[in-house]
Amino acid sequence: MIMAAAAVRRGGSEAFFVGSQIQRRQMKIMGMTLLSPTTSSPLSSNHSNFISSSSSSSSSNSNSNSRDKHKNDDASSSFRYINDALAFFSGGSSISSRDKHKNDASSFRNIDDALAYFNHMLHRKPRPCIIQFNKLLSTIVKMRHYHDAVISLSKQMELAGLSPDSYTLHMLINCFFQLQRVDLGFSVLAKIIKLGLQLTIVTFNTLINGLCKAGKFGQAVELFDDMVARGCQPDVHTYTTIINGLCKIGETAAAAGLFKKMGEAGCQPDVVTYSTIIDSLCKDRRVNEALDIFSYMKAKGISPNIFTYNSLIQGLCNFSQWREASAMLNEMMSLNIMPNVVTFSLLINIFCKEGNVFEAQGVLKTMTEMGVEPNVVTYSSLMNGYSLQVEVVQARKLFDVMITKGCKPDVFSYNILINGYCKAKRIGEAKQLFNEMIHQGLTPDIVSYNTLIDGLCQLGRLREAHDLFNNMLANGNLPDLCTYSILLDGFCKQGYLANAFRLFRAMQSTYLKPNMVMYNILIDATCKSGNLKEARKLFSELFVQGLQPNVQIYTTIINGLCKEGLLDEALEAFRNMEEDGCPPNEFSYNVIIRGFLQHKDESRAVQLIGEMREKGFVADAGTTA
DNA sequence: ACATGAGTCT
Repeated sequence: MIMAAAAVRRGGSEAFFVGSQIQRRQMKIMGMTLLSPTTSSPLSSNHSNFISSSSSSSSSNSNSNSRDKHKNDDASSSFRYINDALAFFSGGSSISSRDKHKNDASSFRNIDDALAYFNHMLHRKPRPCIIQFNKLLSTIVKMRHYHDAVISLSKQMELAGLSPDSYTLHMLINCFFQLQRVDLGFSVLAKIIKLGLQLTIVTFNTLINGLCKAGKFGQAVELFDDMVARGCQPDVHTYTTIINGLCKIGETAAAAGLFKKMGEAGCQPDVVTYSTIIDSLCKDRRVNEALDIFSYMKAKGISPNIFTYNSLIQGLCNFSQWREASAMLNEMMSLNIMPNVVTFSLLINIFCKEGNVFEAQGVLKTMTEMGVEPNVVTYSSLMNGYSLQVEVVQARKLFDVMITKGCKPDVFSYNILINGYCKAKRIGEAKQLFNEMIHQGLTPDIVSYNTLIDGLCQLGRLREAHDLFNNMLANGNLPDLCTYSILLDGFCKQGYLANAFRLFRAMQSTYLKPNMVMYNILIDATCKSGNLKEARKLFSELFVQGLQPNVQIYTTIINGLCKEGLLDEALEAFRNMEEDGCPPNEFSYNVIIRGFLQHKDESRAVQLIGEMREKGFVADAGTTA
């Protein structure tokens, strides 16, 4: 009965290219050509429908995506495929040695070397031309984190009587936008005009990109329309930049629309456009559609690059499709595109999230052998792996190794380590790191606060958690949904349900809308307090808020029903999960089986255990015991 | 113009 409301179905998610009949027919033809042995990857079959406009096929597509999330490989061999793929190549020569030191401007080991070289150039007689300076500045821009340095260098250049050209000024616009100084970015535009330099498509593209990066997407679109109105034709960069912006704010349908439009305007999408869309689809959990676009672009004669492959490898890994991910890796390497630091880092991250730090260490070793230098992301990912395993000592060791290797920890690295100490219940050291990071000139962000607040809540130190919450507000950080969830859970776990509900209602009067995690916390708490009536009320409230129950919510409710001995209703809810688009996971099975066992209904428990094994799920200790 | 890492719930 409680599930009646759940019959409200999620509308089928829109296929990427809505209403594009012509493209659909093309795709079918391409699909067949791609099956030829030379061009086919093991991945190119069975991913139809991405360009379909029919709602039935698109909704079945999105469902099949979520079904695919089931582990399709034996857990222990999950990572073997990928490591095998890497091992095949790691025996050979190292990747980067031959590409290093291509030209002297890009061979600086760090910012200090670059700055020293700048001074050398500035005082050399005769002075090198602006192009030489531009080269150096663009190298510094690529180092990231030094945009302010570029700005100050350009000032020095001007003071020394060296006039900037368009390239210099575009770079400056970039730097200002990176520093979120939109106003100063536009002041450079004024300067371009004052100097009488041409406003080119590059100028517009630079500004549009900068606005997107600074989160001013509305203004970016305005400028886009403005340049069209001025008779300046957008090029593939312009379109791709806007498409990327749309993807990043979750407007995938609009991105698809623009993609179609650019084709109609005679501007052909290139590898960057396709990679942008593929990445967005992967992040949207629409991997099958991403694979379709991947086939489609290849059929169009556009060669995927390292970005394309990295996005797809990550997308496939997130669906536990290890075999397919390693096939992708192999395909990439067979095209002589070698994995880079991003590829390795994402693999390490995925392995760590799966709880397999050992394999992740292996990847670090492999990449080092292949001559790819780990970066702060690589180290942080592995640190996170240790943290999640409550091996904070190992995480700390790696943190120190990273520093020794000249790799500066950033806010992410600190947050990860703080979380490691919190999970290990070593809150003192966590606080210490929090202070250390400030001392290092880094600013704690909302995640830093949330992590520490959660650490305190987990220890039942709600008073201190609340103090930190206030501290956070005082430092100008607005609480987000996560903050509230953490506090909500803290209250609930300590039995302060009334406080939890008060906080929940208070939050609803802010700009924040409650999400599934919060309902899950509250439903769980009310069930555990024996108030099933209130839990049902919350469950129906969820729909009013426009939310769709997910696996966790179902599992929580099933758990609650089992606790009350309402086994038939629990099973009914369990059976409804599949058709409601969130098939039960390992956790759900364990919960319901435990319920049946606790109420001595062994025959139904045994049946479910069989079913669970069939799906490749593992019964946990509490279930089998 | 495109790709990697952190925090909440069963």
